[in-house]
Amino acid sequence: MQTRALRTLAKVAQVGSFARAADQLGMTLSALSMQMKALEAELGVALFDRSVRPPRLTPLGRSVVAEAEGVLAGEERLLEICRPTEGLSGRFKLGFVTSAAVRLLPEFLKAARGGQARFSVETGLSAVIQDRVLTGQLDAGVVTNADGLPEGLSARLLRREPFVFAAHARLAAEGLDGQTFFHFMPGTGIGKLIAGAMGAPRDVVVLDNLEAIMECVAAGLGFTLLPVPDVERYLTSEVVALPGPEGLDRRLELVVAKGSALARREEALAALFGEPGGRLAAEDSAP
Amino acid sequence: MQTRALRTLAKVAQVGSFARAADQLGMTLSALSMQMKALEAELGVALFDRSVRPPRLTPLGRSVVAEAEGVLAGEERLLEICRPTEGLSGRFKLGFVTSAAVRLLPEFLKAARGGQARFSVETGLSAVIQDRVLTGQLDAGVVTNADGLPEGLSARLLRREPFVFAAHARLAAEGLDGQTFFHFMPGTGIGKLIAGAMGAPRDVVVLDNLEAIMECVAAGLGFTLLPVPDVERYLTSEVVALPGPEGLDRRLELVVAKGSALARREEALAALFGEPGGRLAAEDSAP
DNA sequence: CCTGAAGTTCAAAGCTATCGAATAAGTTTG
DNA sequence: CAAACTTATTCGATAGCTTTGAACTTCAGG
Repeated sequence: MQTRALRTLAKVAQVGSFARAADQLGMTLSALSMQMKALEAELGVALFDRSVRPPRLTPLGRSVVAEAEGVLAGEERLLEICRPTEGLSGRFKLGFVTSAAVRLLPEFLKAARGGQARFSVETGLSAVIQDRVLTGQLDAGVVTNADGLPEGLSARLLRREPFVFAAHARLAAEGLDGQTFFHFMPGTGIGKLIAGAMGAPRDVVVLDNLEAIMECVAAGLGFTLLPVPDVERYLTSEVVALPGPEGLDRRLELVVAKGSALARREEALAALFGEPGGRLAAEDSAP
Repeated sequence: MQTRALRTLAKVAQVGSFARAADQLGMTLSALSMQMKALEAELGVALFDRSVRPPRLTPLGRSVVAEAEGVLAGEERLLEICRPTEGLSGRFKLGFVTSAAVRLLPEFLKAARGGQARFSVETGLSAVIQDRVLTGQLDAGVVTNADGLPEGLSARLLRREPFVFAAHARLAAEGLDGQTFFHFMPGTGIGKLIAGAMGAPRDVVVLDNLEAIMECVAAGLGFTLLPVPDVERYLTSEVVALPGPEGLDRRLELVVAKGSALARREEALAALFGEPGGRLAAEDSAP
């Protein structure tokens, strides 16, 4: 079915005559007449009562006009979302590394509320998310950059978060050497950075939950090394933060597939995360 | 815009490949490819990411698919109301003679609630309504048949209502001769029937409101002559009804223009008024 | 690096919509 | 009631699209 015919029908209904409608639509009366005849044939019903000279809509015709206007409104919405726009528009599939989702997702979704674009989100390990972006199952991902970027992805820095040690004040006064080290999953983005900086400490407990680690630290059971915001998030009055290894920080990056539809809009997407960061290319951070 | 292209797009989105979609839609892969290319050109956007082999929908493409499904649903509804059906369907404009509207309209609208058809209603004098049906401004009318039917209309009897005299019990005992006669508007359908039956009574008060007439009658100020249901509607304990002139009754008729789209469905429409009446033709009742 | 599946391109064939002119049908007027 | 007028339909020609089949290109996987 041609929406054009529906538009014509709606116009005829509006102005009440084929001739005037044809005039206003910039077409021949003959063409319009044929179009309406074809529409009636397609629908298999009489839309007009042609026994009078300005043909009149039949009751069924009036119903059809009413429905047609719904269809045309739908088409209008469709065209609307295709109109070139400054911001993003579309339905995006995003991946968030779990640890970032806790803090970034709420503010991201709030910022996204205002725009045209709609987002569906999943969470997982950085490596998994990178892979899904690479294979096109996701449009973009927010990951912890640990191993460098695979070829085919480009990245933009969203947050640079220094690592700090966290320990109970009493333990910190005694010195941390020899204390139990609470290690966030070594296989993950954050975990790899930690493992690289700590070498092979003596007494290690591996946990997969930031909040659980901080609870243990608060109980004076040992110390940990985590990005500043995560330590601050679960900080209690007995726990102190000490500067971490020089130059060690966690980089939260927005990654998209090079050459994807989103690649050109990366900046607009990054804007939804608040404070801007510098742009990175795969080459810059590859080993 | 061709809804066919939207349907194709939706199918592609559903099955995830041009080839399978083409197969299921019974068209060539090439045709489908062209169709999608044309759609993208018409919308001015990239719906697919063609850098991978089964082309993938872009985020914008996903939005377009979502909207397209709305449009297709609208088209489906449109087609639905055109499907041949037993009952009525469409948007009908009806006229009710004012005095009938009071009693028939509620039950009519209740009965219409169940069907496909939708109705808009206006009220007025029988003559005006007949005229508007004749000129096509109304699809059908419910009128009091007094002067016979104009050529070009056909009618179906909905109700036959005998006229009765109504008077205060005291007055009725004294005899009605010489009492004031409350006359419902002589220019209307009911009024003409009354005028014909009563000749030129002595003392006449003309009112345009049935309820007001019955109030005056209840107050013992005189008597009136009205159809049974109207008398009963406003009957009070002091008022009695006496048989009216032999053979005098009001015929409430459903009139439609001959040859109109509705003419063939007259019976279905009449069914919405409850108890059926016999069919009349203009010739039968013309003078 | 080959092979095969999946899309794209191209020219030709087949439709379909539109146009202008002629015709027919309804409306209005004298 | 007929002429004049307006309005819609029909018709043949034409231009523009869509579809098709075949050749060609590109991507994914061994």
